[in-house]
Amino acid sequence: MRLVIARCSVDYTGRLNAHLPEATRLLMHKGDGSLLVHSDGGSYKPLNWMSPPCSFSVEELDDDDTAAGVVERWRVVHKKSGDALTVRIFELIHDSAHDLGVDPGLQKDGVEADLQRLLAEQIGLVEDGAQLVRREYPTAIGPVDHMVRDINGNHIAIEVKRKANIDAVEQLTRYLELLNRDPVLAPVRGILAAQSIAPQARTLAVDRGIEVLLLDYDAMKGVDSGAPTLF
Amino acid sequence: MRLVIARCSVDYTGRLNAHLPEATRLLMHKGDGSLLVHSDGGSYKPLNWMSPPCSFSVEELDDDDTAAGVVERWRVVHKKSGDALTVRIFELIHDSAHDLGVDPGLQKDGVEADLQRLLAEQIGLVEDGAQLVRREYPTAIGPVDHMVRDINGNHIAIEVKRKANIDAVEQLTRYLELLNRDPVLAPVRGILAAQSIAPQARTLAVDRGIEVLLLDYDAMKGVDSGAPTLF
DNA sequence: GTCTCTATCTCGGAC
DNA sequence: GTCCGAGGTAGAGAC
Repeated sequence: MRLVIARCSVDYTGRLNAHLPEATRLLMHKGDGSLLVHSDGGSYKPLNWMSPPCSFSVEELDDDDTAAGVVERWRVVHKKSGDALTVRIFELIHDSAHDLGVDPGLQKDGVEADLQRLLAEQIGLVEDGAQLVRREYPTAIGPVDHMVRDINGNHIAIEVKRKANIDAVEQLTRYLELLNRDPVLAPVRGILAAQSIAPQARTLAVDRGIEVLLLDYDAMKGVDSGAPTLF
Repeated sequence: MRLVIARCSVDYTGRLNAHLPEATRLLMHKGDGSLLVHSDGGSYKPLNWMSPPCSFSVEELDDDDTAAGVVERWRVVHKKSGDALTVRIFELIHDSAHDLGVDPGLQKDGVEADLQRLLAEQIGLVEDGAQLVRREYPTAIGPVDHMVRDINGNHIAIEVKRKANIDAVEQLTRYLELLNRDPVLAPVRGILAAQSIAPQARTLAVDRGIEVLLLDYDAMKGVDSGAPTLF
């Protein structure tokens, strides 16, 4: 990995055109050829970048660049899309290279998958007598998170989200439309189960006859850990 | 911005839990306290990170860490969510700090950059006798889009926007305040050049003695293409 | 390869 | 502030 601190301007042309005026920034040039341009603030997203696979080259300076005070010009071109990043360096402040080796990678645990698993284990939270048919119930347009039968034997399709928004309602609507065409399954009710739901999403859901179930993650996790049953 | 190359392990607890086993990585510690952990590959997304606003501290080592060979332990805690990142450093390979200043930010969408270039080429649109001193005229708080001299030799600072709003007026005001402190430049007039300007921005600009220039992008582009000069 | 969905999404704009 | 929609979305998983 090569780290360069430089006063530079950057131009991107691809899906859109974008320009970074002259300023001092970090240029992170990774081993796979990719380039990240970071300022001293903002979030983890670089100001500009080029993703691998891409080719990196140092170009000849033309008269305009020389006149403008450019001391080096980089060009990074994406190998598939042709998107290009041009970096004009006016002053090189720091330049170092480091051998980092291959990273073992991030070990994650616990997100939406957790919520899904917990609800499957505590399917009674949906309503009395609810029974899980299967998780990730397959349909032609993708799997429904949970397929459940209520106490009367009628089907319920459940979509689990951490935060439910309009998209979640639309997604569940599509599933329900498809599932209700199957005479073996119909009628299928829909339940949107989430830790939180956006007001407009709730309105839309209610309007479409989709029920909303708020999930208390911590409580569900407590049940899972067995803690509440200690006494 | 502080750049550290170190053999380290990283733990995140927050929305989820995540762990990075010991390996050599780049730790980018930004001026706003945020921390990015990058490997020498992958995309622009760090392996792990903490977004601002957050607090950074170096912690006392406990016996376990010392026994494991930890030489330094960092803790970065998000000020609102409480999400926390713990970095255990086993070996410090590189450590450097750099003053980058405030970044002028990305100009997306190409149109604004286009406008800037076109106005530089057709600087006479500003007023009769106007002459371009330079584009991206540098100041301590970032570059002014265009520095121009009027027919009497007085300076004009021009800020170019696609849509000018209050922020644009504030930005130009800051530049003018700074530039007018320089006896070599003063007095510096200010012109806000835009395709459109919000009513409140226009009012504020006029109130501050900043002139407003409406730009006709299509007309300027037409001149640029050379079409009108063919006959 | 394709499609589909998630994300510690990030980021901007509108209200 | 909150909510909503777009992103050069990226990345993972299923098929």
